[in-house]
Amino acid sequence: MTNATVSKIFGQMADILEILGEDRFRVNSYRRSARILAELPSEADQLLRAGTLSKTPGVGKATVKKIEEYLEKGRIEAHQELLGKIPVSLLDLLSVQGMGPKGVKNAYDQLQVTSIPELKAAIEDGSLATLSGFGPKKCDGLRKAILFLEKASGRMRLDQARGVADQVMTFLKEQALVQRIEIAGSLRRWVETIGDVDILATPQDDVAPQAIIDTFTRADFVVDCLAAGPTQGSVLVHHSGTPIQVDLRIVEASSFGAAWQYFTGSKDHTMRLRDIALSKGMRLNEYGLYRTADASEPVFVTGQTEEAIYQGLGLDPVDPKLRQDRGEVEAAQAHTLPRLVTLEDIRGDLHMHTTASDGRCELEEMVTFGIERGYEYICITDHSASSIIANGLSGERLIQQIKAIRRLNEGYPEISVLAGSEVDILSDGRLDYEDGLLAELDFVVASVHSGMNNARDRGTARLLKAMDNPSVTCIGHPTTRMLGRREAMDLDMIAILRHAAETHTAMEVNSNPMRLDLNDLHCRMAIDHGVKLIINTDAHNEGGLDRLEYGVATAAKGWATKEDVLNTLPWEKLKEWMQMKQSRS
DNA sequence: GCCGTTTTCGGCCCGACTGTTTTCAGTCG
Repeated sequence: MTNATVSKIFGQMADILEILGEDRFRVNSYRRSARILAELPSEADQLLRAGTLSKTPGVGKATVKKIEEYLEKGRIEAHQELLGKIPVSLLDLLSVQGMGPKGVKNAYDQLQVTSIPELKAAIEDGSLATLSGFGPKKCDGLRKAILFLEKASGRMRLDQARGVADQVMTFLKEQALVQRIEIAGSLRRWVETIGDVDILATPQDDVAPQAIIDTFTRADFVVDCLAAGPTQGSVLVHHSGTPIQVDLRIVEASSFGAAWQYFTGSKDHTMRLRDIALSKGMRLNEYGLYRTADASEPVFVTGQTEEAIYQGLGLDPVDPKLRQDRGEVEAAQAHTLPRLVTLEDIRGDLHMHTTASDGRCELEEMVTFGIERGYEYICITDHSASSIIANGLSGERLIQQIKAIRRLNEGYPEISVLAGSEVDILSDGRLDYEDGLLAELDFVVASVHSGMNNARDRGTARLLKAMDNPSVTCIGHPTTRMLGRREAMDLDMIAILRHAAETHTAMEVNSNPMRLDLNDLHCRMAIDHGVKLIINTDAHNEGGLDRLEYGVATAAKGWATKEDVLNTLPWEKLKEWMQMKQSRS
């Protein structure tokens, strides 16, 4: 938890320094430190002791010293000093679109505006309009931006963002104005929650970019147009009652790769590329890679494809899922990028429910769906007895289900149907079935469904104990988080992953877009600890089976290769892996 | 504040759009 706290402090310092008009590069440096801290694979004090923190790119002496200060005293003097200079509520104002550091400072100095409600009041009573830089259109825009903030429910899930993108792209394709149209931004990087949707297109021959922007900003689904220039437009679209920002950018085909790279980001990743370009006497922008050395005018080098941009910089092409400035630029330079796991690598789905518990489909239907998806095996994992709400199976019902699955297999030679269970991890870490019954199963995923507010040590102890059971192959949705609805359990993830490695237990990557649990950072930590992943859908109906790509993308964002994921193995090999744990006990 | 195959000082990504400051600063991505 320390990392998150220190990260927040650095973020605050960046915001305050920016409002105070400090050097913007210093501000950027604090902001980068904040991000790096939030994404660290271990607690900062551990990395500090190991000496790896100071070796992290972007973390210099001054930052390390401040972190040491925090660990020692629980506070950072420079942070306290900054907090004394402006009210902390002022930082909220930066979340209003159109309010930047200069505007915030101006409104505070002139009108003592220190919060969003006060800003709203200053707009309504006309006092804001008396300030230079706050004309009528600006004030109107701010009024709308505050309304947007009040209505918006924050970031949306990946699957929701995709729905919005599909709607817009389908519309634009129907207009026959674009030659090529692609998703960019965080949606293309499979970030677990999306702020706005970015779309990139090239025009058809003889179609002016402006015509496409005009069509886009006047479409039926647009509730408000935020900006509309000759080559790019921003609009608000309503999606299940909440406004979503969609940005469209039009470029020529010769610049498509450069634009796609730029528009995909992340911002930090792209800045690293532009850095490298400068160091090589080149310049990178959304139109292409240019040579600037030995010439008065920049000379176009390349721009049509992303691969050519990366190669022009001496880098291997980087999968969009890795573009987060978490070491992928260095790996691309050293030609050591991983070959990421793909959807095609997955041979079976090991977590799904039927009508026996809380699923919507019968056992045989799920088998048919598995065959249709080309799986070599599926595992039926209905809930266990304690999950009363989910109609969990009593021991007796589970025995009957095992028999039914054994019989069923005779009729489906093309697929192995495995008898499994998603067994509850009880409050003391015991499991919800007798060991003898668990041993009868082909596969067991053990999950927490109650007591999710357990204190850190207790919750962690529950998972550690569950892993000790030789029948448990995998911990299901380990943190139990639900994006936008429920926080992750407070767990000592390092201790859990160490124990997983010791006990030969795998970690699930739950593909439900509301869960994505483990998340990408935890996946990477698991791999670093030598822990195998299993990517499952946890499907409760046919559609649920098709969400596997979200789990695969999450694991890939954690740098997972095929070798890191157990359900890329044929069933016989997977069985051997499971037997290694059972024989050790 | 960070960083170094021209540098331990002097750089630091780069362009679009908006509004209103008649030539550009602020904001955004």
